[in-house]
Amino acid sequence: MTQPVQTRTLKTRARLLEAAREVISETSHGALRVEEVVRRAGVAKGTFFAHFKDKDALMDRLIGERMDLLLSDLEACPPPQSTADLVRDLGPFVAFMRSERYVFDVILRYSGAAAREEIGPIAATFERFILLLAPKLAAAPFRKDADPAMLAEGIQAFIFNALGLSFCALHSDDPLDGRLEAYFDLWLLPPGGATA
Amino acid sequence: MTQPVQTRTLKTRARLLEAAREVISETSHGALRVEEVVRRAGVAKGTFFAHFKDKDALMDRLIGERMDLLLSDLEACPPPQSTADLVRDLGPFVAFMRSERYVFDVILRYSGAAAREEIGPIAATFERFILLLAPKLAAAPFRKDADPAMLAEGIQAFIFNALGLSFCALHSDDPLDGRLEAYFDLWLLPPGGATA
DNA sequence: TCGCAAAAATGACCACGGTCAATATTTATT
DNA sequence: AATAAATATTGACCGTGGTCATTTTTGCGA
Repeated sequence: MTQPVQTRTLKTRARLLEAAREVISETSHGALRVEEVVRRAGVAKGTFFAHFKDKDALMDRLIGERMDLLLSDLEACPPPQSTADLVRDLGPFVAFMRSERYVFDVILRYSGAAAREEIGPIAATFERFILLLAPKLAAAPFRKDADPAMLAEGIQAFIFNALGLSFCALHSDDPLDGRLEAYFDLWLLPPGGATA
Repeated sequence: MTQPVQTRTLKTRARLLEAAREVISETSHGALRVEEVVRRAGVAKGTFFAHFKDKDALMDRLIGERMDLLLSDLEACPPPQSTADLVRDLGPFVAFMRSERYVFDVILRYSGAAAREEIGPIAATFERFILLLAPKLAAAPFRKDADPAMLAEGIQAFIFNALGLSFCALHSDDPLDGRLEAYFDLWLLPPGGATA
């Protein structure tokens, strides 16, 4: 959990993470069982919990690292020229959050929304998301009367909302991207239609 | 779960619900244990699961009915004259969602965001929330260039976001109402400052 | 009122996340 | 090298949500 001093610690943790990634790649995040992870890693169950506070902490880390990679792709995109561009650029990031209901649940619990004493990987990723998106929004032809960071927070809120609705039986048939773009149009574009 | 035919069924279910309400009033939603509920209701554990798909389904119902009452209060409010009014009117509803982390988690999982096959009480409540809020927003001095239902969905999204942040260690000190009002100002008021 | 089929209730049992006192291993000290 | 202190590992055990074959109760037709 904290600063490991022994190399043995690093090795064990690496084995646990590797085993977990293996299980997930073969099944899914939601199907991961701690017992299966420790079995593959060749350690006792207690060892797992000496390395991770709980199962969620492992998920926080694994999901966080995946999102971080996707964020780097987003970072490499030039500022969007339209809300449709923004929806497209966010695509892979949103797709991963949508890949499994369980993944979305974990992200919700740990996101912005981190709800834990100490900030974890997912919460850190969302901090990065805001920091990274704000300047892009400022450089895009969107409204200029608002703090870019707040605009970015709104984007995040709308993504969660649209994802939530897409998992909901009541709205699961509506296209996610269309819904997102509609929100973004209202949130980011000045009513007059002017770009400044 | 479905149409009960025997009066015995109604009685048992009522006893389970009563026992659950009792436990919650004495402790909290998060502290509720199914075993304690069945003990107080004087039935076997299996009976509980014959009446509720799982523990979450019970919570969905109990939390949903609480939220529904609070929504009725909101319904009785006249249209807000400002975003500050809106924040005030939403107060009790938001306060309940914030009362326990566990409650917020359940609401997230089952809300708009319902994520289950069949629509449950919490999801229904959020449907009602949108339906009820939309005409109020339309009658308020807010932007008129957007579908009121979409504006209401945005309100919901911002409430979730602000609540999530308030549970997060990183932002738990910022005042919730201030944050909400800032979001609402940007979302509901025309940039020009005109009310129509 | 008897028998019988459908509905409801039962409780032993399981799955799985998480705990902790005991043990083993590593590192620091002399 | 011997010993002690710190750190890591172990696995039996527990709490709690959830299952299901079996038993009990109920409603109903003859």
